[in-house]
Amino acid sequence: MGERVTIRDVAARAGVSVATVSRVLAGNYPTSTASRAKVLRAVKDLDYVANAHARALAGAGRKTIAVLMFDVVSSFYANVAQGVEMEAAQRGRLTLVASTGSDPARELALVQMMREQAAEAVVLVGGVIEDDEYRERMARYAQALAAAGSRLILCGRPAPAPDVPALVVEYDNEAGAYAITSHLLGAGHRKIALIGYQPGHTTGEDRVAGYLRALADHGVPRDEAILHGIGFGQNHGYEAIMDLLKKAAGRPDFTAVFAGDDRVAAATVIALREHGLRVPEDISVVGYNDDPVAADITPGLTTVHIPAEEMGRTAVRLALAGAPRAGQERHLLGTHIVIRESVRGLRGSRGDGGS
Amino acid sequence: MGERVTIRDVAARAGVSVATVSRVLAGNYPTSTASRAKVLRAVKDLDYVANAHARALAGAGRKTIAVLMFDVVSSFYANVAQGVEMEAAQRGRLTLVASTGSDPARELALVQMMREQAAEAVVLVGGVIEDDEYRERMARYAQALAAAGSRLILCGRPAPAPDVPALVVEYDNEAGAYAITSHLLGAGHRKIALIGYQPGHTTGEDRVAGYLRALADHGVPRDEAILHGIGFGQNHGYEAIMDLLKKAAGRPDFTAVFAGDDRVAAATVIALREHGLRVPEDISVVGYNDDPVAADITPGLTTVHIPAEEMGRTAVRLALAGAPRAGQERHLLGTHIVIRESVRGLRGSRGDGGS
DNA sequence: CTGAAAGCGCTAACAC
DNA sequence: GTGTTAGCGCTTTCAG
Repeated sequence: MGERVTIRDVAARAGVSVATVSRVLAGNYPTSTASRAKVLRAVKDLDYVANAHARALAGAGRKTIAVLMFDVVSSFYANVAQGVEMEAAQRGRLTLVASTGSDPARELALVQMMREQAAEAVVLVGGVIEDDEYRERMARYAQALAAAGSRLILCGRPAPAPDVPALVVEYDNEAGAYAITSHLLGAGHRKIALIGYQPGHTTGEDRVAGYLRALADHGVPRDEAILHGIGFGQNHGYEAIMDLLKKAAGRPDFTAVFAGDDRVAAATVIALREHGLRVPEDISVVGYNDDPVAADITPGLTTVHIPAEEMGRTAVRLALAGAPRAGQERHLLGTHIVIRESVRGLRGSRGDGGS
Repeated sequence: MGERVTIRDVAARAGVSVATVSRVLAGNYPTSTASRAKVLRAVKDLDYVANAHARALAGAGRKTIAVLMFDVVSSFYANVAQGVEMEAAQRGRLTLVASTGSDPARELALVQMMREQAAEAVVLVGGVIEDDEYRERMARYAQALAAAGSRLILCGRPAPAPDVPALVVEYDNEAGAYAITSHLLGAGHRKIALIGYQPGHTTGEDRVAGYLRALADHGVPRDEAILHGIGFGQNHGYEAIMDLLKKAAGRPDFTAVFAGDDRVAAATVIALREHGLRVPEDISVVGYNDDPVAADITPGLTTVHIPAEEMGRTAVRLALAGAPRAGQERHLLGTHIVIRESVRGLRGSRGDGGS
């Protein structure tokens, strides 16, 4: 491991002072063409790269952006991460990623590490169970981060309290659920089972709220709502639908199912099929997220597109923008439904995908 | 934006010297219980966290691991990244990710940035077009990185030259292709179309090689091989199969298709279906990667599982292990086939998923 | 066991 | 324009 070449070596080789080297490299200060050339030449000869740590210590250099999330592979998180990375890269920042597994202890440890790194911003992604403990924890993070000169951005999760120095970027979860439920209602469905959401979890709750609101707006009494929430994930969806079918002794008392997310929906389609029920001929199915799986399965899933990558981009854009204010800002991104083939119109009503 | 609290503040508050504070925090040096207590107390009171940059400059502190790859969302890359992150986290390291979009210029810029960061290891992921330019570029990276005390790990891509200080972690691409082709042959298929690989790209070439070898071993003449490579990706698969079908005027001259990856396979299933061909009854289809889509579609795709996450883990494990040697090491991870329902046995031969 | 002091590599006044 | 120099915050000899 040969000795690292430093700015001093470059200066020596170029026959100038370290200050000059620093200046031509920074490019923010007048330097003569002659010395600039000599320095550049030396840099190339020596294959010199500046030490980011030294630079950071001396109070210059770009900082890094950190993203903390449940995991790295789920399509939602992966897309947010991609958005963060792209926007950060475009602005010359490096991106640090870490997964929390939704363990508060690990999350805290990571926030501390980000303080140590003096990250310019830390982006916390994903729904949570919103309680006082959560709000207090976020407030602590935000304060600590702010004191270290960095900013906290909450992405797809609720804001803690109005006076906490955090930015929040969300997408309209409730509206998406409202829209897709309305789509189903518009196609003539009334008995719509909502399955695969996690009670208490913000994301799930918002989707339930949108579903319920749509039902109400279309005159479906609240007690006709069929709710069966048990958590996201493929297995959950499969089990949920099995439960529902069992309860109905094989003769489902619903004509459509609104799955908590697309993976749940995909599992639902499979479970239904195993029971000899066709989608969408017998039962219509919609999902949420516009996960790649939605386009890959047959029938293509009608679902709600959520702007995951855009959230990531927005998060860093906001973080790097203007002066950090004392209070907080909230940005709500839109969703839209993507119509494919998994919904059938009932009794000649409007709708898609049916005959 | 309050002034950052430094080790000096802690020392003052605890009534000891900065050296003592440093020592108790590092915990690698004897200190009296009394001062340890005072220091810890002050740290808590002040909510102090060390400055990672200063620590790095002074030659201590954990370094970071960097992963550079095409993008962050594709399931293969996401899984490798996840493996890297998990293993790094377990060893107290932070992970830096960046996407290259397979642009050599961007890749180079990122390698330079990683040198600046003094990353402990940089992991380059994904197949490439292997030519002299590539080999030379990797050699340069490896040398530069080694000179800065960090290591280059090539993950899922070929090694440059025997004397280059790089580690390589790969999976047995050729063997996987051999195995799945053999599976098809064992089920009685002889006319197997291989579609959706990118000529010149290592990953694609290896799969073709395994396919060809399996054919040869089963007595299928080379000129009966049906190769139609045009690149990975869903659209490519769709187009490829359309081409093939068109060429055969609707009456396919193959009974099975080996798709370059699972997304291509998924598109193939859809394209086939649009032509009134059922999978696996009329045509069997297999993929590669064991992407989530393989389990989500109907029929479930028989495919080759590749140890993406394990590669990521192995990469950092190796990087952090033993002393960096001059030469290079190569690690080949295994693959295995995952049997689902997309292959049908012909004429009573063995096979799965049929009748 | 603890403190003083010398850097780590770079930037940014401050002189010239 | 360019050189000198004082730090940035921490670790680590080197003395006590």
